[in-house]
Amino acid sequence: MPELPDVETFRKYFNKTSLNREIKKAVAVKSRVIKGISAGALQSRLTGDSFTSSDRHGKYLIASTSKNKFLIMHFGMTGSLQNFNNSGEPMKHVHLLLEFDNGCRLAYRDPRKFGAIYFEDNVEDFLKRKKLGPDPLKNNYNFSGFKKAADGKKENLKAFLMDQSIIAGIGNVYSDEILFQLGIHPEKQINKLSKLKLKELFISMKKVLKESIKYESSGGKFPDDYLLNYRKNDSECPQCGGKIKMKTIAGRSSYFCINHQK
DNA sequence: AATATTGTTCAGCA
DNA sequence: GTGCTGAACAATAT
Repeated sequence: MPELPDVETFRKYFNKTSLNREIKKAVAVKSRVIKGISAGALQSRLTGDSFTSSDRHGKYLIASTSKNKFLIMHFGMTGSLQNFNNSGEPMKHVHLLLEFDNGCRLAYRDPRKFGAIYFEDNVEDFLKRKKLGPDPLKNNYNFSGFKKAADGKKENLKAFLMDQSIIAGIGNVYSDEILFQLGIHPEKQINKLSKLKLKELFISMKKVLKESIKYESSGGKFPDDYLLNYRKNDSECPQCGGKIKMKTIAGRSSYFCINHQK
């Protein structure tokens, strides 16, 4: 389930493998994954172009092309990027396959087809259309924006963190992780937090996201005191020895420590 | 072999 | 408008 840190890892991988190379050939497979453009049109728009830079907004990876277009990818629950050299066995579930001038290929794969590929002229318009809030790791995102978004909201913390129109990029796993590291119960109402606690939530959010990107880029090993390693009912909390419980909160399977998350 | 899973969108309800 | 719930989507693992 690619969330912000996972998509950032894809972005780094994309930068390493796919920037500034001519796209010799593009194969797009017709399916619901490719949105707003036909597979054939996407192929011909990409062929001969190249990617000049990449950006990320929440869970969306945005690749700019030399013709000032934007290939925007969302990875749903099972989407991924894969670069490879030899042809070998044909990969399954590929929706977009790009062959570069050095012979390497980049495959966008998504077995469950909940992901999405867009080809856009204007990123601002796209983000607006998708009703995406700010990306929490962008430089211009600060506490006052976070506080303003929380103002007057009565929903629980988990729902708040996962609402893409408030903050873009946090899903089921990382909302649990942020609240676990902070020691607050996911069902606590946002308006019941003191200003101090709200500030701590803001800081914890940024910290967990940033650190997770770091861990992922260095081999995917997370510290033992991360809930991520214990997302199983009745496991032992790595921070206090309490019990980890699963409960459906905000419509998602949520894990939290019944001892230290109040 | 039925069921849970999982992000997003949308529909429905109080 | 807000907050909540559930359905739909697809494919896989159990």
